Amino acid sequence: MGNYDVKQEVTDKYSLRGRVFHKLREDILSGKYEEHEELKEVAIGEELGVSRTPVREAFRQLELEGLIQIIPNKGAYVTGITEKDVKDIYMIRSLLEGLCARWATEHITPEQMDEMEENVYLAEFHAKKGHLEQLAELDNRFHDILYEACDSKMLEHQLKDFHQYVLRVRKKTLANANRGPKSNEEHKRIMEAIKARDADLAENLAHQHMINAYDNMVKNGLHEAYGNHTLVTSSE
Amino acid sequence: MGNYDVKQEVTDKYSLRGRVFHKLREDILSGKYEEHEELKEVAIGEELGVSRTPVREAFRQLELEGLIQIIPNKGAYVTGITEKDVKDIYMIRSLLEGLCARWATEHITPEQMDEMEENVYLAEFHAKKGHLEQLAELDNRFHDILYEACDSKMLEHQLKDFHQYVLRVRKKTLANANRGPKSNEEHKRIMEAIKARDADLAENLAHQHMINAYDNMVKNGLHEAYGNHTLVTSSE
DNA sequence: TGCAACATTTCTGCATCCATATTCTGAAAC
DNA sequence: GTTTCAGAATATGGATGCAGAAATGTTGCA
Repeated sequence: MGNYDVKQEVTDKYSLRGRVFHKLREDILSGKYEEHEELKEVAIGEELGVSRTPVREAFRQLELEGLIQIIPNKGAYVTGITEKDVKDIYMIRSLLEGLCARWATEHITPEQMDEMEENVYLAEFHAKKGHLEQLAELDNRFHDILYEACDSKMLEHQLKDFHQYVLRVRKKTLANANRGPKSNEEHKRIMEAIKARDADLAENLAHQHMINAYDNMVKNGLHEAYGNHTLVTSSE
Repeated sequence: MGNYDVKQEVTDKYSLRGRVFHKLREDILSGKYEEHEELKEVAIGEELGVSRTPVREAFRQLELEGLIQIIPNKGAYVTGITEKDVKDIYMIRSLLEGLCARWATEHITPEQMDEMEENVYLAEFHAKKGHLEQLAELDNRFHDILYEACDSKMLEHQLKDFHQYVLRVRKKTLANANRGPKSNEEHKRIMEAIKARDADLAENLAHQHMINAYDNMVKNGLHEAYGNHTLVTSSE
């Protein structure tokens, strides 16, 4: 629950603290650090060529994001995410994505509608061609458009947070060649519902879309994907 | 999204940073600082008798909680919450409280069930006696029990975050003598649904409970409650 | 009088230093 | 051989110093 805006991104880019924060988040999400691994201020500082100060501040932020856990006078540890946590997050997200789709139906701008349509048709093209990389990228973008279209900075921020969070376990999901196209078909139906101004339908579809994404992830082996940190390709 | 646990509370209590963090949050939520007011590191530090370091770290955390906004090389400003933000939060919460009630129905322990029942009947007593203070306290506690009973640390943390957040605007809501008892009646029905293991009903009731709370708040004048910082008494 | 360039002040960002809590190590005692 | 306790090593928590960016104030010129 925080307010993102342009200024914030400027900070992140040009301040040491911001860079450290993003670097660490990226590393944790990508699996560079093992779960429960201890992060030491000096070590990280030296690695990034900065002093302890920005590292410490970044730690506080990462703690609040739930990515690390700080034990007083002891150290910072990468938090573990259990399979139940993942499931819970998806269930929560499914509700919020539904709400987001409803609000998007009510508030989407013509420009956003256009971009969403374009996204879906472009994805359809890449799906046929088997371009998984682009498909994953478009999938991410679809959801971002949806978040922006709901016209609620509170909900948008919540969903973006979750999106970030689950990246840790959402590995090789869309790499599965079946899910990508199927996911896009669902996007298409959501898009059409929004275009038809059918908020109830859009909500239901978006809701189900997340549940399907989760089910697919479980079927494809949450166990393997979770823990051993393979290459990330994807989204939803 | 962060992981709360016992250790964390220890930190907050005994470290300077934790104390500064909580003091500032309390002050912002209670309205000691105006919206968009600038918070200066040295001033706060001197006021609390600490150096800039813990203040700065507290700032970073407050920023992620969305309570302040930090502009690089400029300063920290108390963020404004619009009426739309409040409405959005309540809508989001209503969904999540519903989900929470559903999960609580499935996972509540006998001890938690007992405490919930006790809470409701005790509140009934205070409602008859017109003890608004205790009623508000019990109202808060009811929700905390529900959060704990859902047996999901992700959802529990989300809801506690929101709960904190809306404290800023949820002033004198339950001070309204009508809402307190009415709220408790709703709690009672939620409790009974959980006891009867009717998850669907519990979800619906909890969902509606939040919507009612919001409607009541709006009827009682969100406008006045919001912005001029009157005494806080209450909950939901 | 208005404006622009410059100087001053103020505050943040980061580095460094000191204090303290925890952990590790090793020697002595049983 | 095991346990225990003391001291060293190490890491974090907090304070302070310094450089630089932004805001403010001032002066000089049109």
